[in-house]
Amino acid sequence: MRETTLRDVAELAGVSPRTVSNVVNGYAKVTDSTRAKVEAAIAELGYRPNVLARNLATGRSGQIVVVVPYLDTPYFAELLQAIIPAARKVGYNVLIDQTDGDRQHEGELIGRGSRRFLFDGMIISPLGLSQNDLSQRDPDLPLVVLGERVSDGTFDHVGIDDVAASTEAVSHLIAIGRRRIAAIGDQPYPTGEAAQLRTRGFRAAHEAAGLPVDESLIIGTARFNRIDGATAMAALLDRADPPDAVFCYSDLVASGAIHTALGRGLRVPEDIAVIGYDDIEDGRYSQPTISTISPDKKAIAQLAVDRLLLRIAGHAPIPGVELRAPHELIPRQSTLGY
Amino acid sequence: MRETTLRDVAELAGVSPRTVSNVVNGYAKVTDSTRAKVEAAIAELGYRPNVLARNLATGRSGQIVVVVPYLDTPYFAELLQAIIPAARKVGYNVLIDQTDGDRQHEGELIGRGSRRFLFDGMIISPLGLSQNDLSQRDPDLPLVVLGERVSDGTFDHVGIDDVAASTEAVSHLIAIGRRRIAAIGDQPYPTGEAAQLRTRGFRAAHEAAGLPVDESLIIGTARFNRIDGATAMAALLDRADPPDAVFCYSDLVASGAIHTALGRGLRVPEDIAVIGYDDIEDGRYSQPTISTISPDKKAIAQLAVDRLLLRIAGHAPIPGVELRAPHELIPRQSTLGY
DNA sequence: ATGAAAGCGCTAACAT
DNA sequence: ATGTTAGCGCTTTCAT
Repeated sequence: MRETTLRDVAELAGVSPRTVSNVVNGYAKVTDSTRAKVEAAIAELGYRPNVLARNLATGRSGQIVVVVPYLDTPYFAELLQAIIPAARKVGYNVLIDQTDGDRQHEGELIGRGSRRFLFDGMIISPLGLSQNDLSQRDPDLPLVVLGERVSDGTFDHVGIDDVAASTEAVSHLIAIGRRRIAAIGDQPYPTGEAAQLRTRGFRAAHEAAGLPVDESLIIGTARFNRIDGATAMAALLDRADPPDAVFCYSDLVASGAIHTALGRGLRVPEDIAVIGYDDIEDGRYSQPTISTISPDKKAIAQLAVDRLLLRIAGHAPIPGVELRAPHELIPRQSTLGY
Repeated sequence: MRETTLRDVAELAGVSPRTVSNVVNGYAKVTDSTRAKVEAAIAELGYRPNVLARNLATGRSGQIVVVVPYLDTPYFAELLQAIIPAARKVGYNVLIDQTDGDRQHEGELIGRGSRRFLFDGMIISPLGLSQNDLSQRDPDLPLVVLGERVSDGTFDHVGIDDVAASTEAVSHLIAIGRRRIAAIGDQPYPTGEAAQLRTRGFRAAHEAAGLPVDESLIIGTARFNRIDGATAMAALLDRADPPDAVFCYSDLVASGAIHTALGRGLRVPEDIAVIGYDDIEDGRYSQPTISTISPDKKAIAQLAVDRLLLRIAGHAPIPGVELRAPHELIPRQSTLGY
């Protein structure tokens, strides 16, 4: 049996399709009496508007896509959990894409591909793309970039102040008396800008405290996963002069690092203090609980969605802006011990 | 500037729209020479097919929706991570919806709402819906249900054999010499069928070993989160006769339970052994690592997608089936100690 | 406030 | 193998 269409409703109600459309969308004014007739017909026929047809007619899909490198990384999962309701509240469905941090995949998404028609705008947290790649995107695609990149002025960017946050984290380690502090997660290459900002904060905190930076204590990792943290920590502990504290560039890294330290019989934080970044739920339940930098994920989500809507609506080109969400230092057992 | 359409391409190539469509979709046979002409025109104009128009014309959206209660629950995140590539491989985009386990929200999704047009089929992991609710769904919606429910015969169901898996988990605890075993996560009410299957396995293992079940050691929880595990464990440890092992209905529950035990100075597994369920990544890095039941998530994803495609394609009604994915017992430190 | 009618860009049945 | 053409179901301009 065929789906009932707007035309069927119009016929039954004895009005034109135009009027039914008006009623359904609440557009123009409709007399109470005709509205009642139409609504009765809708109910009787069990009519539901065909979104596909509407999309074609309006040229909009009512969907936005959120692109993250990994869905099963808690930070991104939690961020999505915040973005979805924010988008839905303003009438948008959320499509989700994971890229595995693959540059080519990310590039295809922001390029002028056929999938473009599926979404009205995109929020992307790029990993493999360089600044340059980002500038090569489909110029008509409303775009908001998440994470630690500086915009080239043609798109918007939402993030926390990573340098400030990292400085706070390391200053906290200094404040509890640590002097040989390591950093795990640096990525000294073009696509590692996010990591580099944290390294900058690491240096800034040392400088502010008048402490020298031991460059050999800055450990690079390919990703921000537990395994990276575990491996890096092992390398640090193998040294003749291991650090007494570690600033990890994500909570997952911290989790892996702690795993290694405990496995070697060390006490955290007594022997080695650890602080992470992201404030994922795990960190509140692990043993010990993980001190961290907590980005305001709801604020990030809201800022990103609001800004994207603005871009979708705006016809004239809008200059790109940097939007900063708040963050907070949350000391827990892995630095305080209690 | 207007997007170039299929018609523009046809004109430039000097062929009919029909032929361009054939080339784009690889449908019928096209002469090599005309194909070349068309492809040249496509390249020259930078043509990309309008998916919205195609959707309307075909009546299919090329999207499936996956509905989970919580996106930031690692188990679901990992499952999605498996489903998305499986669906993409067969040409489907994946929409994601989180329901917060809300019965009404879940009900709207499987009902005959307007969003129906946005997806060709649905994979849902219900939490709040009763068997009865599921039967009230839009009969035209191709549906695959994940998790521990028995189908009413009108839809498909993919899961592991929970009773068997739970039996294995508890038998493992018995095998390592534990005799007072608790269970955390029971939900003795209509929507708690998933939990009840695990409780059934808990009993079966006792019976197989000739051990009595201490009913007071079966602790109910509203959800399967860390906080639930932490709270339940506290209650167990407050008893005059605490258990020497705990079967937790999820790894998150186990994580919370271990957190409480360690916090009270107990050793895991020496003083109390803990086994979880789901095999989420956390469990492989926590301290101690968590013994668990590992459902084959890739198999679940593949089975679900394959079956959904079958339903989408099939015009005649197909009887609902029960599909079982493999699972595996993975002993780790929280029961073995090493 | 409502009606008539022309698209939106593609697919696919029908024709050659 | 390719062309012609009638929709898919809705929105929306132009009338009235």
